[in-house]
Amino acid sequence: MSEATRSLNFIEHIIEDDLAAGFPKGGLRFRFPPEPNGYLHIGHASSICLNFGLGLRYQAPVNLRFDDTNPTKEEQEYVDAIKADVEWLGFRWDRECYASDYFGRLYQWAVDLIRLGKAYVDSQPSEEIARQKGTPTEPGTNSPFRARSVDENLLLFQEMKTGKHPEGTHVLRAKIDMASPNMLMRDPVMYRILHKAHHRTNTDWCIYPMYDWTHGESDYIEQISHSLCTLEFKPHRELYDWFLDQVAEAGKVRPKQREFARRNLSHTVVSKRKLLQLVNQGVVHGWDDPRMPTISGLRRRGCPPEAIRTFADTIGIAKRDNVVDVSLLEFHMREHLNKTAPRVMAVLDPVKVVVLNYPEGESEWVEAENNPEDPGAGFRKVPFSRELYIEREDFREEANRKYFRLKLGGEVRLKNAYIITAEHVVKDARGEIVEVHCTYDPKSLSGSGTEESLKKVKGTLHWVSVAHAMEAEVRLYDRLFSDPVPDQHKDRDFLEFVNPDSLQTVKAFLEPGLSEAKSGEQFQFQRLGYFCVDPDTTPAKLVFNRTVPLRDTWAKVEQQAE
RNA sequence: UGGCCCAUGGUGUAAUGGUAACACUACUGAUUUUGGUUCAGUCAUUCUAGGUUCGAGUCCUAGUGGGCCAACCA
Repeated sequence: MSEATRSLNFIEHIIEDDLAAGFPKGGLRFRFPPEPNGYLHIGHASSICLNFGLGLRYQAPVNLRFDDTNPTKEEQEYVDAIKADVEWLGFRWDRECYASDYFGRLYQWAVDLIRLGKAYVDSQPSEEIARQKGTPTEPGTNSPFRARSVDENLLLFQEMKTGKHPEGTHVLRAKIDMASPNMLMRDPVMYRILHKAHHRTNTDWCIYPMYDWTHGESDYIEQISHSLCTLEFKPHRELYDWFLDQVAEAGKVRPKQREFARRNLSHTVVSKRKLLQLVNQGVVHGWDDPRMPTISGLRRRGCPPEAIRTFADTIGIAKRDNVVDVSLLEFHMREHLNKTAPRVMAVLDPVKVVVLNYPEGESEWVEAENNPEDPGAGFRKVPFSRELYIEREDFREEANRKYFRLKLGGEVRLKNAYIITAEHVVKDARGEIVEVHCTYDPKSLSGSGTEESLKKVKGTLHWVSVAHAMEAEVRLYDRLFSDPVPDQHKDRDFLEFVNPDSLQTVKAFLEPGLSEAKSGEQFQFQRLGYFCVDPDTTPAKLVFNRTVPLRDTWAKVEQQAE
């Protein structure tokens, strides 16, 4: 879709309206404001794509700002992981900012508010303050400390800052309206005492500002024009604006908070608590397990960052509740990988084929196209010999005409090689097929141009030469949950919906050229799916992850037959 | 019981008050040395009821359904 014809989402409409009303285009500035208290997931990716996408669209800078106001939860490790994830997604931030860089400015403004009688120190326990807050349907009541004198407030606040008081003894509150229908306007807490070292400011501060007091002012300091957040922050907007009213000066950009609905992906969970549960209970092997919806999990799975970006683009942004089907993400993975991943042959569940009339002990190297979707990808050589592996499900002793694959007395094309005919099978004591004996037509070599090579054969199979094949561990991943909305069921725990077959590990046989594959490299295993080399790979052992299978219309035909 | 937000195919998103569009999924068919890709096609009385208007998915009212709000979290 071209930029010129693409329709606008509601955020872009707001920006266009602002521009039309005279806001200078050069004043546009956005930000992505993660709290460094955990790993980024697909939901964050959507927000990242929104903000950075706007930056690209309007040629405006986008800041990466860490909302680090709570030292009890935040760590440098997460800062580093978040930066790596944003970069991996392919975005460049203008400035790397930290809310903690503004602690001094925020403190000064707070002192100003106290002087103006718009903030006071409350010395009640949190339970008492909560009780006085009222409920959504009942107004709150004023704190007995609400009328404290400016001088006493100033002194107490100063003492809170320098660590004279233990945690929980005092807080600084904005003096707004305890009867407001908006609970957030009932004298919200601006600062609490925390005797904790901060990952950046260390022990400089004994008081830390709350989100509402920090976020809007940080936007203002950075001169963010449009501050986008999820819908649950809608009620915060009134407070955001109130705080801005206290500090904003004429002539400067006044940030605007706007809310959009978070994007929900089907067949997964995204809450930190639930993700942690999956890790701790061993349902998955870690935060970067390829089944996890974390950015690091998606990366390890082999999901291309381009796929996440085009995915985010197509799902758009709006204000209603939504559950985006994971199949749309899979579509974007395939779409990108189809154009970029070299094709290769691998057999995951082998049965041996013996080509009876092919000379014993001999082999030849046949030519194979690396990617029919990319003429520049070139060709490679693949070894062919008398004994081959094909997929067990590609052979049946008998089958109807809808089955295009190999059956007794039937012909099939071996991709890039010869046409073979199945003559008979060899079974073991249990009746399991161990070998399929075939004959081949020596004149039917692919690409040789002979009449035999041009023969139309319904089925084409991938294969691998037994003598040349290399073994690898292949991890076949499927959806982690069998239910589209595992955590949306009342009375059912989300863990009940864990798919027991989300990981299947098999020993596979690959064409020998794959021996040099490096961690992260991606391939299409022909007729099977897209796979990438897992970082668990060692010189002695190759490990692949299945990113996503190919679309499989045959599987559907079979399913319907049942 | 209060306040605020939302409602368009199975899913997600569009549509200056003027022919309901795009993508995915599903299903048909064509092409194909990947049952992949590609191509063509099929799938909606815009939650309900009133109102304003020549004309309403869009504006107004009410109802229905869903979501959010009572951390010294963000």
